[in-house]
Amino acid sequence: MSLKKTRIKDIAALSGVSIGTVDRVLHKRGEVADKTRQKVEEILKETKYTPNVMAQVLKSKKSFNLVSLLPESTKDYSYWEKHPLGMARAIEELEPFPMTLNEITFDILNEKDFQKKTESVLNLKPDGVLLAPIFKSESIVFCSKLKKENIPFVFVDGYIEETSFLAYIGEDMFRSGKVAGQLIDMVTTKNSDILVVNIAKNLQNVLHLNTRTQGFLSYFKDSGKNKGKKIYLNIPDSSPESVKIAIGKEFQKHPGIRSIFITGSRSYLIAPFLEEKGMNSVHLIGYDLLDMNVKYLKAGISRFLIGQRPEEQTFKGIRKLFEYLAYNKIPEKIEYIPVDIITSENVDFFI
Amino acid sequence: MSLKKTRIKDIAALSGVSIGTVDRVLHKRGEVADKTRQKVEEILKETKYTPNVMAQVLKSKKSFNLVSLLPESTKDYSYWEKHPLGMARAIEELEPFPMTLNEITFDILNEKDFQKKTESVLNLKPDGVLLAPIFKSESIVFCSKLKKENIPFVFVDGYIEETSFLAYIGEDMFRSGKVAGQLIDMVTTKNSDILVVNIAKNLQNVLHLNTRTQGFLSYFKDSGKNKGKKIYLNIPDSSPESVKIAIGKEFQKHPGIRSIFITGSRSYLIAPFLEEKGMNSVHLIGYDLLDMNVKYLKAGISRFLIGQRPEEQTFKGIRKLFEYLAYNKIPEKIEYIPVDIITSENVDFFI
DNA sequence: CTGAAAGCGCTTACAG
DNA sequence: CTGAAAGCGCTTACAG
Repeated sequence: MSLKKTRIKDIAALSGVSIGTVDRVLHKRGEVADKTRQKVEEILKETKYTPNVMAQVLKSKKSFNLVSLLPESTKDYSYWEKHPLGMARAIEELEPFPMTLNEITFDILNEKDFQKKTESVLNLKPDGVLLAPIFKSESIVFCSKLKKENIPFVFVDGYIEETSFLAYIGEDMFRSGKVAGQLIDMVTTKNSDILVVNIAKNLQNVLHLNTRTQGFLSYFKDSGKNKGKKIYLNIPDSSPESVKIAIGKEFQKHPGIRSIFITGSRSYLIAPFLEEKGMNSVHLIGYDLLDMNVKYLKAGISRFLIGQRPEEQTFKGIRKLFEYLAYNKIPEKIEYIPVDIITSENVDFFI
Repeated sequence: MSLKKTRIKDIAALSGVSIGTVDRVLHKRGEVADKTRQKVEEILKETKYTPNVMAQVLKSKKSFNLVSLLPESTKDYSYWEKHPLGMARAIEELEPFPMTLNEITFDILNEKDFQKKTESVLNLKPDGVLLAPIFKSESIVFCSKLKKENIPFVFVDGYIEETSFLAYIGEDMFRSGKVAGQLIDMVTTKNSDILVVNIAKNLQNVLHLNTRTQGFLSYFKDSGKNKGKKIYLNIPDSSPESVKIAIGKEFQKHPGIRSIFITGSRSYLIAPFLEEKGMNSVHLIGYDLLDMNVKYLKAGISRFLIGQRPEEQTFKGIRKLFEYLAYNKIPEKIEYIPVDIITSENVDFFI
């Protein structure tokens, strides 16, 4: 069927040199006469030589040491609990290749802790890093250090344009907001009010919430049929009580509200309000398949969740680092994960 | 970090035998004294020995020869055009392992051709087969031959319970019908009529259309709010004109129709009718991201498409065959692909 | 600047 | 029944 692969030995014979010399040319480790080098390179090109990866790995026993730096998954931030699974799956799938992964986590509310942990990462002298750049300025400092050390790094869950990242795998935030807009537009009647909720201490600092909001609004601007009022609510304190109170106030002020878009993963804080008041006809849509969110989705309290496949993000991140290190393969710089539309009927496929 | 892997050499030293003997025990090729065997097996267990895959592949140079047998993609059946891409991706990803894939296609309308092609497959003496069992009785015959030859096979796009398949990767048809039901229920008003369309010459023979219909109806039986009439239409002739005429007749008989569920991938035959008549408020939902379907989705003529990731089906099928052959890994027998809900706003992520 | 040799962990064919 | 040796394709250290 396929032609037998040419080996270094063949190249050597064709060029009239020894395999050692071929290897020196291949790996550009010098000490080869110009004329010899040219001859070998010519043969290499003609034969389209590619190395036998099996033999390379077997011989070199070089093991890639990767490090991930992601927020710790906590009760309040359980979005992060899926990320390690994707990394584990990537390592397992690449099992024949010697590779280690050190998972370092930081407190998502604590810049100082992040900073400290970046030092731990550097101390491990990794061959590649997977990173969620939650804190922008601290991340920039860290990335420039990585660059100086020539360590490639991949972003998940967000990216910082000004850095020299190898790849980003994650959501198209603007687009996902548009999808949310379209879904609400489809299920509501023509002119009902829409409540847009952000839960964040420091809203202006949370890029993905803002970008999703913009996408959401742009849908109604461009093509929405529902011309109802948009009501904006920012809740700085994420305690269950304060969320309930804040939502309650809005319904008093605007009894015409028929749908709620929450820009983050905390629809589980809003659902109890709707449940208690028996407001079954209000359409709630939010993000991420946290256990509590799924519970309210299945119970019919919230209508849609939008998923962003956290596990797939880290899986692909590790793969890309590996392929870059092992084969020198340059990945697509930005790979958007599909925006998944999830209802009570298809949610089981995604968890 | 991780302990150095034990090698055959280590096992040999610990057991007080030579590496040749260890190998004989490992591969159960006999010619080992019982006592020796027991000793070696004990050490093997203690050390949790696993072979170095790299060295195995390098040495044996054994190449797996896989064959796929899928319908040919034609203008009328372009659903099948994505399947080869998934296989190509799998082969590429497994590139370091020597493997060949022969892609054989058959005429989806011709049992005899299928039968003939099964012979071609067998003649290739494959190590594993990927198969879409479109024709049930012919597939059963073929599968029993594969079984007799000890050739593992994986189904995509449907499976036949009575055969000894290694794995199935594909849709949960009943569940996907339920999802369609839920979507229509969400976007229509309480009591409007729903048209359920099947396009098939021999409807009773087409399992997936029937199963999807059942799932669809079960949604309304269990939890649907829309209590409108369900109107069933089967169109045996799939020419654009006859579809248009058939749909037109139904609307005359039932002017209350506000939504259409087509159980297969030919929503592109129904959309032109709605477009011509300017029936923008009728909700059309169908299957599969064929170019023409996507066109009507983006134009706002159809509301939802349900996707079943054909590329991922074949990708995973090839992977499972490989892992079974290379590592003897027994896969999950039935792996359902997620039911994707696709609108004009998120469709670009899926094509 | 170049070649010959050893060795990565495994499998296979052969000798005893 | 068992062991010693060759070799898969590559890399590395050494001799010249």
